[in-house]
Amino acid sequence: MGITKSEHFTDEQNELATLAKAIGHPARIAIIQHLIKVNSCVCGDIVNELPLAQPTVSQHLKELKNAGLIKGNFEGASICYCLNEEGFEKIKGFFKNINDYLENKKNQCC
Amino acid sequence: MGITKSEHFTDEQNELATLAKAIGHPARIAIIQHLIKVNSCVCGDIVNELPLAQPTVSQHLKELKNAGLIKGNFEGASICYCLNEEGFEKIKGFFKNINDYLENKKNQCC
DNA sequence: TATTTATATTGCAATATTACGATAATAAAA
DNA sequence: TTTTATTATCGTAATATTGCAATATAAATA
Repeated sequence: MGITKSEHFTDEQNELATLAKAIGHPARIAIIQHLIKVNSCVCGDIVNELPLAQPTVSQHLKELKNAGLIKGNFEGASICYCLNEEGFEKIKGFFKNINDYLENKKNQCC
Repeated sequence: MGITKSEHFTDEQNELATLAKAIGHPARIAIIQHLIKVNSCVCGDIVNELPLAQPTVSQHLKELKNAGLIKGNFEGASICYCLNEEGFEKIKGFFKNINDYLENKKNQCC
Protein backbone atom coordinates (compact mmCIF):
# COMPACT_ATOMS: atom_id res chain seq x y z
CA MET A 1 0.00 0.00 0.00
CA GLY A 2 3.01 2.28 0.08
CA ILE A 3 1.86 3.49 3.47
CA THR A 4 4.04 2.70 6.45
CA LYS A 5 2.14 1.58 9.52
CA SER A 6 4.15 3.92 11.70
CA GLU A 7 1.52 3.99 14.44
CA HIS A 8 2.48 0.41 15.28
CA PHE A 9 6.08 1.20 16.04
CA THR A 10 7.71 3.09 18.88
CA ASP A 11 8.56 6.77 18.62
CA GLU A 12 12.23 5.87 18.72
CA GLN A 13 11.87 3.41 15.85
CA ASN A 14 9.97 5.93 13.76
CA GLU A 15 12.46 8.68 14.50
CA LEU A 16 15.48 6.56 13.62
CA ALA A 17 13.75 5.41 10.44
CA THR A 18 12.99 9.00 9.44
CA LEU A 19 16.60 10.01 9.94
CA ALA A 20 17.99 7.02 8.04
CA LYS A 21 15.49 7.52 5.26
CA ALA A 22 16.56 11.15 4.87
CA ILE A 23 20.15 10.01 4.49
CA GLY A 24 19.10 7.24 2.10
CA HIS A 25 19.52 9.06 -1.20
CA PRO A 26 22.82 9.59 -3.05
CA ALA A 27 22.07 13.28 -3.64
CA ARG A 28 21.53 13.80 0.07
CA ILE A 29 24.70 11.86 0.89
CA ALA A 30 26.51 14.14 -1.56
CA ILE A 31 25.03 17.23 0.11
CA ILE A 32 26.15 16.03 3.55
CA GLN A 33 29.63 15.24 2.25
CA HIS A 34 29.86 18.63 0.58
CA LEU A 35 28.80 20.42 3.76
CA ILE A 36 31.52 18.57 5.67
CA LYS A 37 34.03 19.65 3.06
CA VAL A 38 33.15 23.32 2.86
CA ASN A 39 31.70 23.72 6.35
CA SER A 40 28.71 25.70 5.11
CA CYS A 41 27.34 26.87 1.80
CA VAL A 42 24.31 28.24 0.02
CA CYS A 43 21.81 26.32 -2.11
CA GLY A 44 23.30 27.63 -5.35
CA ASP A 45 26.67 26.08 -4.53
CA ILE A 46 25.05 22.69 -4.19
CA VAL A 47 23.13 23.16 -7.43
CA ASN A 48 26.53 23.72 -9.09
CA GLU A 49 27.99 20.65 -7.40
CA LEU A 50 25.20 18.19 -8.17
CA PRO A 51 23.78 17.01 -11.51
CA LEU A 52 20.30 18.07 -10.47
CA ALA A 53 18.05 21.04 -11.19
CA GLN A 54 17.56 23.77 -8.62
CA PRO A 55 14.05 22.73 -7.55
CA THR A 56 15.26 19.18 -6.99
CA VAL A 57 18.16 20.32 -4.83
CA SER A 58 15.84 22.61 -2.91
CA GLN A 59 13.57 19.65 -2.24
CA HIS A 60 16.44 17.49 -0.98
CA LEU A 61 17.59 20.31 1.28
CA LYS A 62 14.07 20.58 2.65
CA GLU A 63 13.99 16.89 3.49
CA LEU A 64 17.33 17.03 5.25
CA LYS A 65 16.14 20.07 7.17
CA ASN A 66 12.83 18.47 8.14
CA ALA A 67 14.70 15.43 9.43
CA GLY A 68 16.89 17.68 11.56
CA LEU A 69 20.12 16.83 9.76
CA ILE A 70 20.91 20.29 8.42
CA LYS A 71 19.90 23.83 9.27
CA GLY A 72 19.81 27.03 7.28
CA ASN A 73 20.31 30.65 8.19
CA PHE A 74 19.45 33.65 6.09
CA GLU A 75 22.56 35.39 4.91
CA GLY A 76 21.55 38.29 2.78
CA ALA A 77 19.59 37.05 -0.20
CA SER A 78 20.94 33.53 0.21
CA ILE A 79 20.44 30.86 2.82
CA CYS A 80 23.51 29.40 4.42
CA TYR A 81 23.22 25.70 5.12
CA CYS A 82 25.29 23.54 7.45
CA LEU A 83 25.02 20.28 9.36
CA ASN A 84 22.73 20.10 12.37
CA GLU A 85 24.47 18.26 15.17
CA GLU A 86 21.17 17.38 16.84
CA GLY A 87 19.99 15.02 14.14
CA PHE A 88 23.24 13.15 13.87
CA GLU A 89 23.44 12.87 17.65
CA LYS A 90 20.20 10.87 17.61
CA ILE A 91 21.53 8.30 15.16
CA LYS A 92 24.85 8.03 16.95
CA GLY A 93 23.46 6.01 19.85
CA PHE A 94 21.77 3.54 17.54
CA PHE A 95 24.96 2.75 15.65
CA LYS A 96 26.97 2.68 18.85
CA ASN A 97 24.67 -0.06 20.15
CA ILE A 98 25.08 -2.03 16.95
CA ASN A 99 28.85 -1.66 16.91
CA ASP A 100 29.18 -2.61 20.57
CA TYR A 101 27.03 -5.64 19.92
CA LEU A 102 28.92 -6.71 16.81
CA GLU A 103 32.24 -6.43 18.60
CA ASN A 104 31.16 -8.73 21.41
CA LYS A 105 28.77 -11.12 19.72
CA LYS A 106 29.28 -14.85 20.04
CA ASN A 107 27.48 -18.09 19.21
CA GLN A 108 25.60 -16.81 16.26
CA CYS A 109 23.95 -19.12 13.79
CA CYS A 110 25.53 -17.40 10.82
CA MET B 1 10.13 11.11 -11.81
CA GLY B 2 10.57 8.73 -8.92
CA ILE B 3 13.76 7.46 -10.50
CA THR B 4 16.99 8.28 -8.76
CA LYS B 5 19.77 9.43 -11.08
CA SER B 6 22.22 7.08 -9.40
CA GLU B 7 24.53 7.03 -12.43
CA HIS B 8 25.48 10.61 -11.61
CA PHE B 9 26.79 9.85 -8.16
CA THR B 10 29.84 7.99 -6.96
CA ASP B 11 29.74 4.30 -6.08
CA GLU B 12 30.38 5.23 -2.48
CA GLN B 13 27.50 7.67 -2.41
CA ASN B 14 25.15 5.14 -3.96
CA GLU B 15 26.27 2.40 -1.60
CA LEU B 16 25.86 4.54 1.51
CA ALA B 17 22.45 5.66 0.29
CA THR B 18 21.36 2.05 -0.28
CA LEU B 19 22.43 1.08 3.22
CA ALA B 20 20.75 4.07 4.87
CA LYS B 21 17.62 3.54 2.83
CA ALA B 22 17.42 -0.08 3.95
CA ILE B 23 17.58 1.07 7.56
CA GLY B 24 15.05 3.81 6.87
CA HIS B 25 11.86 1.99 7.79
CA PRO B 26 10.53 1.47 11.34
CA ALA B 27 9.86 -2.23 10.71
CA ARG B 28 13.45 -2.74 9.63
CA ILE B 29 14.72 -0.76 12.62
CA ALA B 30 12.60 -3.06 14.79
CA ILE B 31 14.04 -6.15 13.09
CA ILE B 32 17.60 -4.93 13.66
CA GLN B 33 16.85 -4.13 17.31
CA HIS B 34 15.25 -7.53 17.79
CA LEU B 35 18.24 -9.30 16.28
CA ILE B 36 20.53 -7.43 18.66
CA LYS B 37 18.34 -8.51 21.56
CA VAL B 38 18.02 -12.20 20.73
CA ASN B 39 21.26 -12.58 18.75
CA SER B 40 19.58 -14.59 16.01
CA CYS B 41 16.09 -15.77 15.18
CA VAL B 42 13.88 -17.15 12.45
CA CYS B 43 11.41 -15.24 10.30
CA GLY B 44 8.43 -16.56 12.27
CA ASP B 45 9.74 -15.00 15.47
CA ILE B 46 9.82 -11.61 13.79
CA VAL B 47 6.33 -12.09 12.41
CA ASN B 48 5.20 -12.64 16.00
CA GLU B 49 7.08 -9.56 17.17
CA LEU B 50 5.87 -7.13 14.51
CA PRO B 51 2.37 -5.95 13.60
CA LEU B 52 2.87 -7.03 10.01
CA ALA B 53 1.82 -10.00 7.92
CA GLN B 54 4.30 -12.73 7.07
CA PRO B 55 4.83 -11.73 3.43
CA THR B 56 5.53 -8.17 4.51
CA VAL B 57 8.11 -9.29 7.06
CA SER B 58 9.68 -11.59 4.50
CA GLN B 59 9.97 -8.65 2.12
CA HIS B 60 11.63 -6.45 4.75
CA LEU B 61 14.07 -9.26 5.57
CA LYS B 62 14.91 -9.55 1.90
CA GLU B 63 15.69 -5.86 1.67
CA LEU B 64 17.93 -5.96 4.70
CA LYS B 65 19.65 -9.01 3.25
CA ASN B 66 20.12 -7.42 -0.19
CA ALA B 67 21.65 -4.36 1.45
CA GLY B 68 24.10 -6.61 3.30
CA LEU B 69 22.80 -5.74 6.75
CA ILE B 70 21.62 -9.20 7.76
CA LYS B 71 22.33 -12.74 6.66
CA GLY B 72 20.35 -15.94 6.89
CA ASN B 73 21.35 -19.58 7.27
CA PHE B 74 19.13 -22.57 6.76
CA GLU B 75 18.48 -24.29 10.06
CA GLY B 76 16.19 -27.20 9.43
CA ALA B 77 12.98 -25.99 7.89
CA SER B 78 13.56 -22.46 9.13
CA ILE B 79 16.05 -19.79 8.22
CA CYS B 80 18.11 -18.30 11.00
CA TYR B 81 18.74 -14.59 10.58
CA CYS B 82 21.35 -12.43 12.25
CA LEU B 83 23.18 -9.16 11.68
CA ASN B 84 25.80 -8.99 8.96
CA GLU B 85 28.85 -7.12 10.23
CA GLU B 86 29.98 -6.26 6.71
CA GLY B 87 27.09 -3.94 5.94
CA PHE B 88 27.33 -2.03 9.18
CA GLU B 89 31.09 -1.73 8.79
CA LYS B 90 30.54 0.24 5.60
CA ILE B 91 28.30 2.81 7.28
CA LYS B 92 30.58 3.12 10.28
CA GLY B 93 33.22 5.14 8.44
CA PHE B 94 30.67 7.60 7.11
CA PHE B 95 29.28 8.40 10.54
CA LYS B 96 32.74 8.50 12.05
CA ASN B 97 33.66 11.22 9.56
CA ILE B 98 30.55 13.17 10.46
CA ASN B 99 31.10 12.84 14.19
CA ASP B 100 34.76 13.80 13.94
CA TYR B 101 33.76 16.81 11.89
CA LEU B 102 31.00 17.88 14.25
CA GLU B 103 33.29 17.63 17.26
CA ASN B 104 35.89 19.92 15.72
CA LYS B 105 33.82 22.28 13.61
CA LYS B 106 34.21 26.00 14.02
CA ASN B 107 33.11 29.21 12.33
CA GLN B 108 29.88 27.91 11.00
CA CYS B 109 27.20 30.24 9.75
CA CYS B 110 24.49 28.51 11.81
C1' DT C 1 9.91 51.32 -7.40
C1' DA C 2 11.81 48.17 -10.85
C1' DT C 3 15.24 44.80 -11.51
C1' DT C 4 18.12 41.24 -10.34
C1' DT C 5 19.43 37.29 -7.59
C1' DA C 6 18.50 33.36 -4.75
C1' DT C 7 15.48 30.05 -3.06
C1' DA C 8 10.91 27.85 -2.43
C1' DT C 9 6.55 26.05 -4.05
C1' DT C 10 3.29 24.05 -7.32
C1' DG C 11 1.85 20.69 -10.46
C1' DC C 12 2.62 16.75 -12.79
C1' DA C 13 4.61 12.45 -14.90
C1' DA C 14 7.40 8.47 -14.03
C1' DT C 15 8.80 5.28 -10.91
C1' DA C 16 9.36 3.10 -6.24
C1' DT C 17 7.70 1.43 -1.87
C1' DT C 18 4.57 -0.72 1.34
C1' DA C 19 1.32 -4.08 2.56
C1' DC C 20 -1.13 -8.26 2.14
C1' DG C 21 -4.00 -12.27 0.21
C1' DA C 22 -3.17 -16.10 -2.48
C1' DT C 23 -0.05 -19.30 -3.74
C1' DA C 24 4.35 -21.60 -4.49
C1' DA C 25 8.47 -23.75 -2.84
C1' DT C 26 11.13 -26.29 0.45
C1' DA C 27 12.21 -29.32 4.03
C1' DA C 28 11.11 -32.00 8.07
C1' DA C 29 7.87 -35.24 10.15
C1' DA C 30 4.22 -38.61 10.09
C1' DT D 1 4.32 -40.31 -0.01
C1' DT D 2 1.25 -37.27 2.28
C1' DT D 3 1.02 -33.88 5.69
C1' DT D 4 2.70 -30.09 8.22
C1' DA D 5 5.52 -26.11 9.05
C1' DT D 6 8.20 -22.36 7.40
C1' DT D 7 9.55 -18.99 4.25
C1' DA D 8 9.43 -16.88 -0.44
C1' DT D 9 7.16 -15.10 -4.49
C1' DC D 10 3.35 -13.18 -7.28
C1' DG D 11 -0.06 -9.97 -8.16
C1' DT D 12 -2.17 -5.92 -7.06
C1' DA D 13 -3.92 -1.67 -4.72
C1' DA D 14 -2.68 2.36 -2.22
C1' DT D 15 0.62 5.62 -1.33
C1' DA D 16 5.29 7.85 -1.52
C1' DT D 17 9.35 9.56 -3.85
C1' DT D 18 12.00 11.68 -7.47
C1' DG D 19 12.76 15.11 -10.85
C1' DC D 20 11.88 19.19 -13.30
C1' DA D 21 9.48 23.15 -15.82
C1' DA D 22 6.94 26.88 -14.57
C1' DT D 23 6.05 30.05 -11.30
C1' DA D 24 6.06 32.39 -6.88
C1' DT D 25 8.41 34.57 -3.12
C1' DA D 26 11.88 37.29 -0.73
C1' DA D 27 15.72 40.18 -0.27
C1' DA D 28 19.27 43.09 -2.09
C1' DT D 29 20.48 46.54 -5.38
C1' DA D 30 20.06 49.92 -9.00
